[in-house]
Amino acid sequence: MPELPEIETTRRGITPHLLGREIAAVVVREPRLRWPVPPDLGQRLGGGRIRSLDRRAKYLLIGVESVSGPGTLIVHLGMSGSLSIVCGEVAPRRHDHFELRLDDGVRLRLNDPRRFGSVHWTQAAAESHFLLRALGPEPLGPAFDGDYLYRRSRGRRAGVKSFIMDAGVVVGVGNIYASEALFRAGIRPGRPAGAVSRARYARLTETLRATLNEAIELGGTTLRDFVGGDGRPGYFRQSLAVYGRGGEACHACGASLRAARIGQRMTVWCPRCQR
DNA sequence: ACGAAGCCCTGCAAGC
DNA sequence: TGCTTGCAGGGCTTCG
Repeated sequence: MPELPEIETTRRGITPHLLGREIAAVVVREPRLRWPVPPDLGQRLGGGRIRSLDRRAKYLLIGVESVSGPGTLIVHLGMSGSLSIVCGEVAPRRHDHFELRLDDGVRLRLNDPRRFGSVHWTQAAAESHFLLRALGPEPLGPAFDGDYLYRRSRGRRAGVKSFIMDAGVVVGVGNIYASEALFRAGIRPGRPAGAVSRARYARLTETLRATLNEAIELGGTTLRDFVGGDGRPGYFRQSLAVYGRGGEACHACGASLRAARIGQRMTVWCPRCQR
């Protein structure tokens, strides 16, 4: 489900419901996520106050002033996870694994059928957590530009799509937006990353930023059941030029879009527009 | 260091 | 209708 725009949409949607509230209780219905949910989360978080909601890569960082000091709840939605705001007593649905109950009766629910998501709690600096430590720069941040991508890509023979989906290079770029940004930049996804020029990387950073920003503006991409924290679906799906359109006509030139696996992930591109 | 493959898990659609 | 198969928005881990 979620790439960076979907996480950001979720963060913006749930923030007004959480900020400043006290955590009354924690419910863990299914601890077997990508990593086991800590069994003592209830004791650690109970009575704590939510101070901040941030995002790093595809991780949601919930800053909590807990009874034993400040810490961060690190939530990842994996492939199929979603967070929703529930008011009062609402029967849990299948795959509702985790829940924060707030002092005003509102609940934050994590639903994740495939259980690739995770919940961690750390009282150390979040950026030093083992999940976040080795991450590359944010694509919408100042450290990300064409020169950076050009430098990092020298000598790399894997496809440029796999390269920009490598979280050690740049974070938050998943299968949808990698495909879309490469289409907009006119770069063939299978081209070796080390064989892309500096000028074309400059162009790619622009299209990546634009694609991600547009998707955030539209509330993300709803493919099956994604809804932002406010319950509304994302409308970026109508803007997809190549993702999920293998065999169909390119909107720009009419050529038949090609589809193939690159680095295990289905990839679609226009054989005429992308070189 | 890099890159490819395996694996974690459920749901859904397509094909027989 | 019911079964099997393959694929899905991610990413850590292992192996060469």
